Amino acid sequence: MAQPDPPKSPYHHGDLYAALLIAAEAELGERGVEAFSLRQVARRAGVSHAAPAHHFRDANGLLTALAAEGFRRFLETQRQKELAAKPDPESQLMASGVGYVEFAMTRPALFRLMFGSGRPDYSHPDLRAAADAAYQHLTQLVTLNGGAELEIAAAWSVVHGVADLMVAGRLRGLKNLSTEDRDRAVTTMLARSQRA
Amino acid sequence: MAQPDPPKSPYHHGDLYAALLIAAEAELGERGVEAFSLRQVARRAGVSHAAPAHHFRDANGLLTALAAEGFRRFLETQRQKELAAKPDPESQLMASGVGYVEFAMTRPALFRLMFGSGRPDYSHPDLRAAADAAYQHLTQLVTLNGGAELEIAAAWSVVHGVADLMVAGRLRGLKNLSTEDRDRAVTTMLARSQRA
DNA sequence: CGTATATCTATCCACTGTCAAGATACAAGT
DNA sequence: ACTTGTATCTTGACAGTGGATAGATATACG
Repeated sequence: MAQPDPPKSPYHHGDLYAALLIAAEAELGERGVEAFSLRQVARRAGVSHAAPAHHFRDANGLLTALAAEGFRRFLETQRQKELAAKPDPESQLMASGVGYVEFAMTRPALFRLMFGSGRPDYSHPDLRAAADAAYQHLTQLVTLNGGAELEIAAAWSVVHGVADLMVAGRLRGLKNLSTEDRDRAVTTMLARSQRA
Repeated sequence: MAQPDPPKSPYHHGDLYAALLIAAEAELGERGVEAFSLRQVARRAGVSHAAPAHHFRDANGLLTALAAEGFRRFLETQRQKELAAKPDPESQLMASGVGYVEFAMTRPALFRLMFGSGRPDYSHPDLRAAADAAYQHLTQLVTLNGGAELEIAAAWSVVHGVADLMVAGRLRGLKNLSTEDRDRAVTTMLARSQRA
């Protein structure tokens, strides 16, 4: 989706690091986290099976880097939604929630990697930082909106619940809706969760 | 946890089917879904690596059966909570939600298998039936409580969100609470999700 | 006593991760 | 321009692991 690079030079791929991350995400989407293999990723990236070792220690290393990248895009998706929304605290929170769900629907494989699998190494500083940033962001929005501990948990839970269930193919009711109706539903549920 | 059977007769284990399910769950808990292997389960059950094939076609077959069993216990946990609660519709729904979370915390590995992994084969009639039953139950409770589509989604989402995030080790805020406080929190969140 | 069923042993094959050794590109320094 | 060095990538081989299958063997049951 993003390599109009120098088309083909056999050696020195140019940016194999990024290419591997892309291939890994695609691989995750098609075969699932459990069937993930370094060699397969290498194959997909059109590179020999030993090449990834130069950029990532092993499979978990790749997945950890990918998860960190995921959290950054995750936050970015939310921030974009917020920019397009009204500036009052409630609207901002709702927008963020909608972004949360949108991210999950757009990149289900990444989402599952980040939240549903034990594979990424969360003691890795880069990943830890990215994940913490996402958490901090949410906390702040809820707080600005007048919420406390319970409201933080509530907001996170509804939104995460919707996202996870939809990715898992449940929640047919919501899945059949148009994007707009779905966003409205998320907004409503999130709003209710914040009312004392 | 439940085989005071004839202690040891080398051949004809007696109820290898059940024993394999137990071993599989333990294995899931210790090594995670991604590292799951039939041979390892057989080892743990004290049986040769080819034995499981007679009871389950393959690894996914075992996991599918285990997931189905999981959904039955899942429903049962909720029903037990409901029995101990007041009979009005709202109390019943809250109790069910508390049961949902309790199940996830008690058997995190099973929970993840059921909701967070693509491995069980949901086209298998037995599993499908068990999963549908759980869904039907929830739907019914919400409906009896005066809710419609949106409230069904909301109830399921909050509760599932809490469960999934706690299993994943997030939601520190809630995790540090006592069981009672946690149940109270779940109840509050669930109640809010149902108020129009 | 004979037959079906459950289990074991023994192989076979595919796949993975890792390592070592060689090839290629690129960047400096001389 | 030539050498030297280093990071990148390739090829090939190895050991471990897992799933599948076939045939032998023990047990249960009629």
